[in-house]
Amino acid sequence: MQERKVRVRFAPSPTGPLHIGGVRTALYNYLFAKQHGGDFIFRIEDTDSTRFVPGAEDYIIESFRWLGITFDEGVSFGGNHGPYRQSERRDIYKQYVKQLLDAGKAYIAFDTPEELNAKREEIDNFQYDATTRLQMRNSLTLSSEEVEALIQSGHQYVVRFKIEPGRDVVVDDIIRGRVVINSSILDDKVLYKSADELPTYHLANIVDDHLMEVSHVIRGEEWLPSAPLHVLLYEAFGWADTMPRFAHLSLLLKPVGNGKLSKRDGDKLGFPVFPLEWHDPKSGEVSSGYREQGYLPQAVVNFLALLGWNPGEAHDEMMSLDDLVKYFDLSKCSKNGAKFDYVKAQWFNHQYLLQQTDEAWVPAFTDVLAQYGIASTPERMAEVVRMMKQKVIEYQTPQGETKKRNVSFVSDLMPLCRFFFEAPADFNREDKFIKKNWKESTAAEMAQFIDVLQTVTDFTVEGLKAVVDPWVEQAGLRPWNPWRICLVGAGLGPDMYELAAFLGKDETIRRMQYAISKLG
RNA sequence: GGUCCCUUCGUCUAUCGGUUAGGACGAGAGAUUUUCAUUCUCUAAAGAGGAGUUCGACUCUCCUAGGGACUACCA
Repeated sequence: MQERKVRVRFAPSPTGPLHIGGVRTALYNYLFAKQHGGDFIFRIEDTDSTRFVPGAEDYIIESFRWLGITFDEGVSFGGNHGPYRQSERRDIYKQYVKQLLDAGKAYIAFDTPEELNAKREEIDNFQYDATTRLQMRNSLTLSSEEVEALIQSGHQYVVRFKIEPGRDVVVDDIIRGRVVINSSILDDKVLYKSADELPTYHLANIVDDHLMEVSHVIRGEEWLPSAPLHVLLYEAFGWADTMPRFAHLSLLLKPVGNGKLSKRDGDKLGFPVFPLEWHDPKSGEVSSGYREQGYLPQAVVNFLALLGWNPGEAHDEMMSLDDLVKYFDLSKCSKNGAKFDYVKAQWFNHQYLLQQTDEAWVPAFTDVLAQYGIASTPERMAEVVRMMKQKVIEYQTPQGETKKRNVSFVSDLMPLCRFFFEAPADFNREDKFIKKNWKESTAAEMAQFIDVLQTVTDFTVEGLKAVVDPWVEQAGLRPWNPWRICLVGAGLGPDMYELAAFLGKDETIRRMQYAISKLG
């Protein structure tokens, strides 16, 4: 086999938002292309005019832009193997359909969908193939004059691939090895439909991959059963020697229960299955996206790459796109389906979030803050982020229990951060933390504490430490938790000196006096 | 139903005939702590079952069971 330039493609149908499994397929294609110095092509497979959804194409492009996955050619990226939208390649396909017809490798069939359905009802496991095609209305059973007449009179028809039975077709798969399927179980697939003058997936796919000089087809496992058909098509066209190599990826499975991860699972199980939020133009339904949920693209890419592949001992699991290009190995992708582990996705986001500089958090944090009607300066925001980004939040598990975990999203931060900008208004005496830490004598102690704070001239962490630490020691008190109640109103927040320094002397004392008046 | 694919800790996986079966997420325990966390340390946790092949099988073969995909004038 001769050396060929690596050229791979990702070819979605613009029928809706991009499924996260599709994102992974695209990612693997990208990694494979980049590590071989090859090209990555973006093709739109819109041969089913009835399923076209406006906006889907732009959505897909925007998704990859966000994720940092780039294409070398294709729809909206240019290149000289175009056009890259299949609906714009009608004439090309027609010519190849004719080639097959002329060679007797395909035939014209007039059976209507209704007739076929009736046939399927009538006969169990009816299949349009060598055993049945001679009983159907097609160019094999009709004279050429009859065929011509039917076409002239406006009858719709399809072109079917004439599959020779009884042959073992071998698919040499990079991930799965040798897969053999007997051609007898294949049906005479429809390659072209006259109704919209477009080919079906199978024909368009083979013609385009050949014309675009695709060297490797990396796609989901759902295509494995039709891979032999594709091999047969390459042979029928006489392109067997440049047939791309196949790699069929295992599927992404539901995190709980059985079956593959579907578009509906996301919002049902409480996590996004789309990279970006999607607004369905027809139903108006909104599906959540990773970007809008506060995920960093690096985290999504890293997490997805590890679903079905793993660097082994070669590298730890935190990997940038560049790392992935370096270590990814298509042949070592796992053969079995991977359950979608959303908790791990959150962990990755947490890791990448902490890696960011405090400044990088500020714009998003400012947005969240604005929702609460709070404005501040970028410097103050950055300070809050610095103090709070490793703190805890409470969240609901899909099972409905309340658990705690560290901050994994910028948006997690806000509910924890109000006290930086707003004094606590009320104190809930039933709150466990307050109950435990606000005793009879506390008000008096806090009053005494205020006197001490009044003497602090340098109201910084160091300045406070210098005065307060000795007092705490000498008075033998543990004022931290009551103080926290005064300034925060709850058992959360940063180090008390840091918080006091942030609030300033006046605000700190004001809050303490207020708490004393409320809690007594 | 038919065809094909798959099967290592709860989850993602490493191992390419010889290992105390390793790592990560999650779980549990402990240490640290000025709240909640973080961090650190430790622990528990796996070769679906059965036959072979072999000096030796997680690894190769077969059977069984289970899971998955496909079976459209959709991709």
